[in-house]
Amino acid sequence: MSPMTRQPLTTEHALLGFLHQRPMHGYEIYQLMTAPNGLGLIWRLKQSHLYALLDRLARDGYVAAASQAQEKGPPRQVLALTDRGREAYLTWARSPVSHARDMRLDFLAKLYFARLAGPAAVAHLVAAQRDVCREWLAAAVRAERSIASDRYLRLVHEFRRRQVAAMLDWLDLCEEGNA
Amino acid sequence: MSPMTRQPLTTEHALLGFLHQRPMHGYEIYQLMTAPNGLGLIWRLKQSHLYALLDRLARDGYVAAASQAQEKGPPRQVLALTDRGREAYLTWARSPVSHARDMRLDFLAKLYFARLAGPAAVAHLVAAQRDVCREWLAAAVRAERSIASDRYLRLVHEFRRRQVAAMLDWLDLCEEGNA
DNA sequence: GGCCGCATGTAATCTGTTACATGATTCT
DNA sequence: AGAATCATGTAACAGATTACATGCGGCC
Repeated sequence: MSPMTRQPLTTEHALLGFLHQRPMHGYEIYQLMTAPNGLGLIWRLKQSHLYALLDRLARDGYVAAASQAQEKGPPRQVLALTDRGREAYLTWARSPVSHARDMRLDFLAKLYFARLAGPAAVAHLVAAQRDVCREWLAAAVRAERSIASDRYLRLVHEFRRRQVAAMLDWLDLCEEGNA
Repeated sequence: MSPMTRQPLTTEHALLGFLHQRPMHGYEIYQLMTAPNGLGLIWRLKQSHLYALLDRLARDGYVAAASQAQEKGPPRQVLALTDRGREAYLTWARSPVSHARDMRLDFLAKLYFARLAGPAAVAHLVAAQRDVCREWLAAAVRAERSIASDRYLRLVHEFRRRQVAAMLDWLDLCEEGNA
């Protein structure tokens, strides 16, 4: 068996998202993350973790590192997406979130990059996510009807239903002023 | 430095919750979890993980194991709460969830056990959680007002605000028919 | 004999978090 | 001289998930 090619996860995909804008070195990504109004407000990422993730992305062939000497200071590792990295990023960036529990981090990250890519990307992403959320909602409603007996389980499904409904309302908001 | 006494986490607290009802062996908890209408519908717990957690709870002095021979089959480890375990459980069970991201698993678990403990416990838990949620809501509103400039960040906070608002509505539901 | 339910565990791996280490430059 | 910023990394650990191992008893 050849080893499965590991798929990047949300945090790593977001790193690919930064590198999709332009090649950067690690610290530059860190600055963008921690800047006010940056993605860092929804994500916390330690420097050490960042470099560890970048290492892994390089090891798995999603980014290529080139050491760049500086006039002042130590050489920096400038990281650029490989074809594989670009493909993985675009696939991630365009597809909706498939698990409701990941909406907060994952979708907000996708939205962040979609907004950089322009209104069409936002519209596409939001539409795709709306479809998925509608499916979640329908599943919750079905589950709620199918039990009817146990009060606790009804509450559980009701919780889910309302959270998803709130997401759907919020998705509408994401598109406003996007035309 | 003496080692910090490790605090159990949500999953472990829920295990303490089962043992608070009566002493049980590991497989009995597993059956309760995986039963239809059981907590297993919101939680997935592999047998191996369950036993590993119970081991740790025993090692840390929250439960005491007593080997019980059976007429048929291998001896079972009957687990009972220690005083320390009971105290840790009650503290957890009565306190509201403090991080919004933990509401789903953590609060639904607390609610599950509160319902076993009676309407008064439910009312107390829901009231405490409502206070916390109101604080989250107020914080989200404050954060939303304080930026006003960046559209993306407003969306982020708006997402949070709506999720918490949906939780508050849902909390009302938890008390209905609880009198 | 073979499969399923009972009952308990070990071990590996993955992801994220944190503490710590290092060394240069720039600012005060 | 000392602090902050730039820039990169190592090492340890905690929690969750999963695969795997084991052995008994009852049922078909």
